Amino acid sequence: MPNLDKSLVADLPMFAGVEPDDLNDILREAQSIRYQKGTSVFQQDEEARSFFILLHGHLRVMKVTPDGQQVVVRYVTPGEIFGIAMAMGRTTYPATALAVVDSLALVWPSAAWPRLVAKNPSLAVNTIQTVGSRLQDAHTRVVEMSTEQVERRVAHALLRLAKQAGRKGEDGIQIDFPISRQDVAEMTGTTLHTVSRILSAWEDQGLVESGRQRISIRDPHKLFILAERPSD
Amino acid sequence: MPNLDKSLVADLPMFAGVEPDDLNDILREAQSIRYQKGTSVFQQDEEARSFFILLHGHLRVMKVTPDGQQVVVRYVTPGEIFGIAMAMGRTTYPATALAVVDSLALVWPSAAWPRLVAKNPSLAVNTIQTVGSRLQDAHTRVVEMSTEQVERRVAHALLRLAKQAGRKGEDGIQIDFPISRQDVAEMTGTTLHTVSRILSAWEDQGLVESGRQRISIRDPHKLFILAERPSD
DNA sequence: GGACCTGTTTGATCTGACGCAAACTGGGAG
DNA sequence: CTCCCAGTTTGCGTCAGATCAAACAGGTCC
Repeated sequence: MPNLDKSLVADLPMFAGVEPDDLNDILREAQSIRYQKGTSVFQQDEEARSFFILLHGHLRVMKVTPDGQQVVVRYVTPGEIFGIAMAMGRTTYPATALAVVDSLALVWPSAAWPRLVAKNPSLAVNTIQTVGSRLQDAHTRVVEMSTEQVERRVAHALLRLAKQAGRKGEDGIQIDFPISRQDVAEMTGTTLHTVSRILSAWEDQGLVESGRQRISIRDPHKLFILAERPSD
Repeated sequence: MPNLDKSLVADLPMFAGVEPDDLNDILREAQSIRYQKGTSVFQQDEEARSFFILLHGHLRVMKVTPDGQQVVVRYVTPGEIFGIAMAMGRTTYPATALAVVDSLALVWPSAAWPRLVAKNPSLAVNTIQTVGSRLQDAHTRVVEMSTEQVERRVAHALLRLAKQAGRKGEDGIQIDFPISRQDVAEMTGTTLHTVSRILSAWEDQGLVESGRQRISIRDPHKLFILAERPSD
């Protein structure tokens, strides 16, 4: 991998506590691969041959039900490790990862994982924290789905997207990858129709400004109130 | 801790790959504590002073929303590690754990965790797998909540309960701790009224047999069909 | 054995969100 | 410049499931 990446990678939480020399050894084993917009990094149920760190771009991770419905599990942001099915004791990927913009990732063979961890226990500790915080997120989402109604869930989803992938423009925070109504629906367990209606209403109130595969939040504070306030 | 527990504990997945001598050291640091039915092991947002392995009994882990609604995150079954907030990089527990029957757990101070893991890297590896499989479960639940309707979700919940805590009787599989309609509702994101109606209907069809805080599944196969079949 | 409490059942009504259908539009391809 | 298509908007009927309300029953305590 090119040298300029190393300085970026060295500061990632995943490599906290890893000695620079060891980090070099680890990085030497990786190759960097580009994924064009719309191509998949891996597919659900496919054998988990590799694990990854995203360097640049954005991925949508999604699960498909037996009857073909899709659910967006999360979006991967640069710096995150993903596809660590093998570390979790699986032999196949539990979901599909799709590049929503041109993306670049470091790729290791899954088989290297046990050796890297044995040599570098910090990796295991950091991985527990990563997986742990994803578990928290998932539980938060379960609670949301159980207790909140659709408008509130969409508000939360947008705020989360803004936090992870928000690009500040003059007129609010823009989500800096293409995202459709359908995508938001699949994040919140509703339909694109309902999302469209909600966004239209918010647009009228000056809360958001959106169009084709594009959403920007004009008034994050008001949206936050809407997301948190017990309905009144 | 009493000797008789050691043989049981040695076979737990959490201690796979740990040398017997090291395991003894680990267990020496634990105390075993009993929790009476109805008492809490720890509370949401409380400082995470300890982590645990359940030896006997059943715990309900739940989250409470700001406006007081409860959601059951999972039930803890003997052999499971729980309350490992600290390993996941948190300082407080993200949920409340309540003994639903008289229970017994091994308890370590959270502060011991880093040392135990440093001495015993297998612990970290096993923890990743444990947390990883909980993450899978949580995602499965998100997908369920997003795509399936209530009856199906309740069916899945019951089958999961039967698997984890089913006691085979002559007339089917009985869930071997007290569980109310309200509890099932909080597991599936619905109301106790709806759960009651569904169970009544199933009772008429001879699928289940239930009463006050008690559910047994008479025909697991039919229930499974109901849970999996695309509605028809 | 009766009172009482907690959990359960069942009915009636209401509504948020879905499903269907159709029209609309921005932006890329040729 | 125009065509075309994927993504979006909007109206309308419907229904699963929530909410409101009330009666009911199994256990436990005295």
